[in-house]
Amino acid sequence: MNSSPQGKLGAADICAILRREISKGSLELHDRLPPERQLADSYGVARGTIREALNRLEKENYVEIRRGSGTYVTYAQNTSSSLSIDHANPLELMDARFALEPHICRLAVLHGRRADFDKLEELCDRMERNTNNPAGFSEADTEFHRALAQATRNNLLIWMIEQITSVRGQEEWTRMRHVTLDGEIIGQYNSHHRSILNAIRAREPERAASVMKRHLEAARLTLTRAAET
Amino acid sequence: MNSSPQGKLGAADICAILRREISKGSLELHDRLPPERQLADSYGVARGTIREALNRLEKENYVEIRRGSGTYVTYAQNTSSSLSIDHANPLELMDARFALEPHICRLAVLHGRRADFDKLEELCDRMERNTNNPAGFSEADTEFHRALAQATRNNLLIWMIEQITSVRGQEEWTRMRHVTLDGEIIGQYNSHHRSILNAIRAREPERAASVMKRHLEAARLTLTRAAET
DNA sequence: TGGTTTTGGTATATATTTGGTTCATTATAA
DNA sequence: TTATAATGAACCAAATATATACCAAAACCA
Repeated sequence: MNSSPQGKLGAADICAILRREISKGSLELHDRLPPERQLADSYGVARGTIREALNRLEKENYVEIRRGSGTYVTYAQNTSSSLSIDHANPLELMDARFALEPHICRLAVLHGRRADFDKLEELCDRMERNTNNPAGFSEADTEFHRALAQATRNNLLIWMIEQITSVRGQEEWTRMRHVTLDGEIIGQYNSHHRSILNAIRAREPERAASVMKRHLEAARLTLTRAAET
Repeated sequence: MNSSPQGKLGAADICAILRREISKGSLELHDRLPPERQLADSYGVARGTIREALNRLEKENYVEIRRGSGTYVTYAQNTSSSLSIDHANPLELMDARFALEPHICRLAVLHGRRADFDKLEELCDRMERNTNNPAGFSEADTEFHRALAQATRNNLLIWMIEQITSVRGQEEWTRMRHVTLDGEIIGQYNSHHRSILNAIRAREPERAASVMKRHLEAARLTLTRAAET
């Protein structure tokens, strides 16, 4: 319907054609498109029209135009979650947690209810009982951070934390963790978790956030240490 | 063709037909509709009827009519993303941005490269040129925040911002925005964006983050004001 | 290395396309 | 009847398309 049967093609039509070629995969990432003059010829339009279309696609991040070289596909056909998220490395993951979790603490203070805090308390207990059992601790720890997100009552944030905890790289991460997770470090983490919970119960958002930051810094440290091994 | 032979079509019918074409996906985002005269011809109605229908669709944010150019689809049919993210309300969304974007500013300082900053600069220019054009500003604004995420070189964060903006792009959000986006507010936002970029260029992560916080506070204010209307 | 070719970038003048507007007329329903 | 909607035609203004020529960066090749 869109492409008029007899009508001439315009920049918008060229755009639509190429966009679909890329989305469908006939043009893959890093492929080079034919030269502008050749495209113009094969679609029966002026070169200016092609240029207009390519410039629009560049704005949409479908292609990258390189003077003297050519036009290249930059669009990762993906669009859906898995691709970019699964390849996240542990350090990227830590940065994302640095962004999310301190603020989650603040929001937990504002929106959390008794039941949420009780659940956090229960998880703290569980972690402390597992001071000498890295696997058990790790599981409870993950639950703790998830419960923290749930205390915000913000579905978007809950969902993001779930995504983070379900990343494949996380497996690698937890494995690394087990290498360094001895009783001392677990004890340290436990005290962090308690402090966070106390700050939240005391309705002190900034203190909760800053303890969380300290906690993440410690976690990052053990992570980089493990990576050096 | 697809109409009942006896009943004549009115503007409301044309409206419904096109709306369905867009929802169904045969007309995708950024596609250009056939010219009014051609639509009139193919549906067997007068051009005025088509114009009436298109104007209504524009009010519903399904299309954008550009004089001298054509009529373009602006409605993004939701492809993937899980359920919870689609039902996120604007305030949840703001909280998520409050968590992510200030820290993204910090990371942009640490990991961003010249090309990233130049792109941000270009987008600032574009926004300033659109001070009196809410639609144009809005588009550049979204691009700005996406480019900021890209400057972090953190795929996880980039992906999260994409998810957020894909929610933003839809439904009520943009409608609410257009209500409150006047020249004054756009001017204010532009100055925020400049400050953020300057702080990043000056390699001052904390200043960048705090300006971003102020920016988001301002944005939340206009949002709640719009909600009260 | 250095010259040649290819490729995108820019400029200009002209013609065409496209939405915006108006108005007199016709058709239909309340 | 009146009020509303659709029609069809003409004209306007903005944006786009065409055709051509030349420039500059990158790639290529002897």
